[in-house]
Amino acid sequence: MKLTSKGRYAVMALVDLARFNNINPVSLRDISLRQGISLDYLEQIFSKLRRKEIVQSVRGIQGGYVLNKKAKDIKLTNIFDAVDEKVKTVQCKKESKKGCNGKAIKCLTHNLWDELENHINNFFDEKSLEDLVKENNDRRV
Amino acid sequence: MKLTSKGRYAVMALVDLARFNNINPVSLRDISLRQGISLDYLEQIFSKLRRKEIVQSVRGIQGGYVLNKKAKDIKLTNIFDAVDEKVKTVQCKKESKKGCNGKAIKCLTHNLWDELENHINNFFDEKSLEDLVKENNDRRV
DNA sequence: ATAAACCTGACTAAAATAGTCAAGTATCTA
DNA sequence: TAGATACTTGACTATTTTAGTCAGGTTTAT
Repeated sequence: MKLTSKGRYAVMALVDLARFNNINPVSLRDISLRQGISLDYLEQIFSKLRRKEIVQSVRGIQGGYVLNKKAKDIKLTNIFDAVDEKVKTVQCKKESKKGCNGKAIKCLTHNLWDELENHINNFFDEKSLEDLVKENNDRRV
Repeated sequence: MKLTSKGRYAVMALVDLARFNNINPVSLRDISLRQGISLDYLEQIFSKLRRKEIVQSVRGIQGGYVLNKKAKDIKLTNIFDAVDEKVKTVQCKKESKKGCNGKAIKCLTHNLWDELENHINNFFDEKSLEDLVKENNDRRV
């Protein structure tokens, strides 16, 4: 199972961005400073977020990024998907001798991992960026 | 987040073991053959399971391992814990400049990862080895 | 023009993973 | 009691992943 700091940073950065989104594009430099994430790394992450149309870029001076959808329409699922964080709990070898191919013959615990995957994905499908922003509204930067 | 094949193998092996548990100790060699897991790797895993008193070893010819508790009292939590699979979704640096220490100042998404962790752990706390065995009872080896 | 900010791809040190290998020890059975 | 079976332990390692860095762009507001 993968769920590492790339996904974590993506979510942190987007929450940060969403909080300032109404006013102006937010530069990665600002996010980098506020959240303590390397600028170069953020650029990698936002490149992916842009390709998946979660954010939009504004070039030039005073440029930065803006959300491409309403915060409530951006689910965690979308974010993790964009940065290649996969909630994939089981990886049965395609050509395994034991032939766990997910169809006829499954390994003893195949169903378990399917269930777990669904369980986690449900959580991600329900949580939106808006939810996270709201939770933080009573905080200083 | 860690959830890799060590934990997966541990669960697979224990389900296998639990199915034959009533009769005799089950040798790692048999599990290795049935489940297609390297014997040496299984030994590492069972060494940990034994230390956490999830299984008991029987030495000598016809030896092997037996469960040390009833299958319904072995939860997935226990298994993952034994083999060092940790459901730890966030790792805020202790001495971070941003000071996410989990107390006074939390990073923007700290609560989120806490929630996720609980969500996953609930799943693991509820599932027992017995549940998994039952799901497989209508199957051939 | 130039500086701010986006954009991209290649590279890399460190850590984790998924094992292997070697050298045992204990115990059952013949 | 010999020997085979099977547990026991620790050290080692190739591969992959992670978490970035680095270099060299391009775009655009002022």
